[in-house]
Amino acid sequence: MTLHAHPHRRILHIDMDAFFAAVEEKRNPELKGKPVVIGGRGDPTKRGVVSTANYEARKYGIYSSLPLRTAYKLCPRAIFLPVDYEAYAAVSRRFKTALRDISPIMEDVGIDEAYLDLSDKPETNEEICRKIKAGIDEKTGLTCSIGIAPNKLLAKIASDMEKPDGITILTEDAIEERLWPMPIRKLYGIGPKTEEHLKAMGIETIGQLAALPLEILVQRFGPSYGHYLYEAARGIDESPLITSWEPKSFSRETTFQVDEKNWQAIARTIAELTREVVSDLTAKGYAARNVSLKIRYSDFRTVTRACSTPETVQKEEEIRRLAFSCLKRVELTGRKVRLVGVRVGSLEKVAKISPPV
DNA sequence: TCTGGGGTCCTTGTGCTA
DNA sequence: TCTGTAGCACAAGGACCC
Repeated sequence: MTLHAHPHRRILHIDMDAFFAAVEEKRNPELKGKPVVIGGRGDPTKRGVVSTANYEARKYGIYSSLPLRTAYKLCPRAIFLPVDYEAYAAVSRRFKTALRDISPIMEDVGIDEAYLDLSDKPETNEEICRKIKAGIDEKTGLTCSIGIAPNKLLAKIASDMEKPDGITILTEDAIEERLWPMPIRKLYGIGPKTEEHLKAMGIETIGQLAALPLEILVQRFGPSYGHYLYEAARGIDESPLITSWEPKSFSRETTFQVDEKNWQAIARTIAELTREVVSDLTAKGYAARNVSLKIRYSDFRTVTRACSTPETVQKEEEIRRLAFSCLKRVELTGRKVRLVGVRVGSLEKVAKISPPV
């Protein structure tokens, strides 16, 4: 892991606008102006959720994570497309090249987001934003939204304030006026559970959260998360940009189209998922000391079983054997299974085996 | 009747050992 | 030797992110 710190930082967050949908519209301009929904295998009668809806589709109340079947009910005439991850990754590499041309201190956040550290740059915010937008347009033809602030937390909130194709500068002296009126859910790290918990305490805005004493937050949420909330509500975030990292796990999981009760079919799927995980593992040059199996029943209850080995494992047969030994420890009789997953963890780097010439 | 997939990090419970 | 406990590792679950 490589870290970067600076006394007075200038951090930029960039978010591509409706990324998957924008890539699809770029390669098929006929989609422009029509509601487009990307998700699953592109079949809204099958299981799957929305990955991205374009702005046209959002008018119908369609948003990310909505079940495809629900999206279809909201807008049957929308165009439903499968997720073409490879195509989006190729465009992602191009826009990140444009960013690295601006500053080498870049943190990759998933496929359509990144942070840049501009602390040592002489150019003004306006100049930098113009350069980035022009570079991304040149390399991809797509638009993005940008936030600039003294830290990652505020930069991310800022990039979300003007969408699409926006630029937002958020300074420390604007925290009270611009951060505090926002709903708590806008804070990075507050999800549905914490939102519910805070609302039950009568807390709806970031400003109300900032009014809570540290002791109350620690008592309710534990020392680690309590401190985090206390500082985040004040716009405080010293976390550095992470410009390089090592993976901690690889996994594959799949949801059956129809809940499965035949254990042979379940075992076959586990074997297939294992093969895919192992192919990732070897391609990236790692061996694992931990294998875990995930089962989700039809009632959505999820269990995991893991086993560790003293020596690292790498071969498909070994990892499959460990996955099956985990399977023996889960209750299957009389139960229907919705999802199975295989994960390897406790990774150690190994020399990559060069393919035979 | 619904609720994906690929990750990270944190908390909690438990068993072992000093 | 008995008992309590601190510290640790590990397993399982859960919250969160994109």
